[in-house]
Amino acid sequence: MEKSTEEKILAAAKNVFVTKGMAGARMQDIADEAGINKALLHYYFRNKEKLFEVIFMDAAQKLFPKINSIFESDAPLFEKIENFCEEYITVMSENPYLPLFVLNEISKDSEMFLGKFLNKQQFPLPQKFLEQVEKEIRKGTIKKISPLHLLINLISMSIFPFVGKPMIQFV
Amino acid sequence: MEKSTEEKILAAAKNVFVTKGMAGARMQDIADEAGINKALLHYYFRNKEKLFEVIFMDAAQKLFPKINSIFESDAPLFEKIENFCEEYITVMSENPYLPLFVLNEISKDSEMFLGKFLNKQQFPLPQKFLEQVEKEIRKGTIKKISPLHLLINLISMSIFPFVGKPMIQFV
DNA sequence: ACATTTGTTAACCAAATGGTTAAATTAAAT
DNA sequence: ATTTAATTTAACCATTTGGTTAACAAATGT
Repeated sequence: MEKSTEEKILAAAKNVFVTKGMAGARMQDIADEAGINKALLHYYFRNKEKLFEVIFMDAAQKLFPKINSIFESDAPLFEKIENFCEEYITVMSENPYLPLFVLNEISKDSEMFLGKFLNKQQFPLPQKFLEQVEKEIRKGTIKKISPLHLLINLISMSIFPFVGKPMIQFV
Repeated sequence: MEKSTEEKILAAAKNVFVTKGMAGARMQDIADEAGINKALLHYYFRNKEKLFEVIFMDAAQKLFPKINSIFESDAPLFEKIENFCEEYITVMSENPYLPLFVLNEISKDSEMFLGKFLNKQQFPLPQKFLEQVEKEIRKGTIKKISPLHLLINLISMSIFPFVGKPMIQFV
């Protein structure tokens, strides 16, 4: 069974946008890669911005979502951390290009991100995680460290290898 | 004393390229921001690619260079790590936009990176650092861990906060 | 003083690019 | 079978964009 035209477009658009970015992507490239006419592209998605929004939202959803459920769970701290890293690295391995793409587009146009993302998708609030770390610190189970720093370090070590891959590959 | 035209161009170009990327940057924007005519821009730098190369090389130089001297030094391991993090974070704080810019442009056109960078600038080889870690592991001073992983984690925690800033700011 | 080189500008050009139109073809509904 | 609606295409259009030209002004050398 062949993919529908819309599916072909979405696959092609994802490919082009993710590798070239919003600014570098050409509608003609997307049409070519989808094997269709450029006008047909505009028939399905009114313009470049609309098409980009679909791709970006989909990508952003993949980058942020599962964190929340892990943070919200009632598992003990270390288990939570393990789950978080494992889960995250698995998802990113399947889409290694996503983090750089999303991060880059957010930084290039953070307005867009606020507008399109914040209202539709509730952000993962790490409140519970932070409190849990503080509790463990008071109990003396773990070293004294800023909970937020710990969280950022965890995220850094999970995501950066994918963002910095082209650079790391040299070393 | 006023800046020379060339300096004005370089400052403007850095600004525009770093915030919009190669693909998103417009020669007209750079000319405007430098307060000059577009033709004058091409008089100083033949074309967009040449101008970009100057800016990119300068940025890349800032991102990679000092690591080498730290890795090559004969300081003991922990001191080395401390120096590395401190140095790196200082440099990045002064140019917080550099990492995302450089990483992104490398991933968008790694050919260019290989061609223009590899021959002019010798890459920091962490060979010595890795051996040092192995030695400490054999001595039993530190836990058994892949030296390369340790290195990547260090770099991740140093750089990622700057790359992911727009995302982290939400949380 | 005069010629030559260097710096600067406005006007222009061709190619690329996002987007539209109108016609043609196919699928669905009556 | 015929009308209607949904797809698809080729040709076209306006704007943007990187880059050039030719003329003009300012230094610089003689």
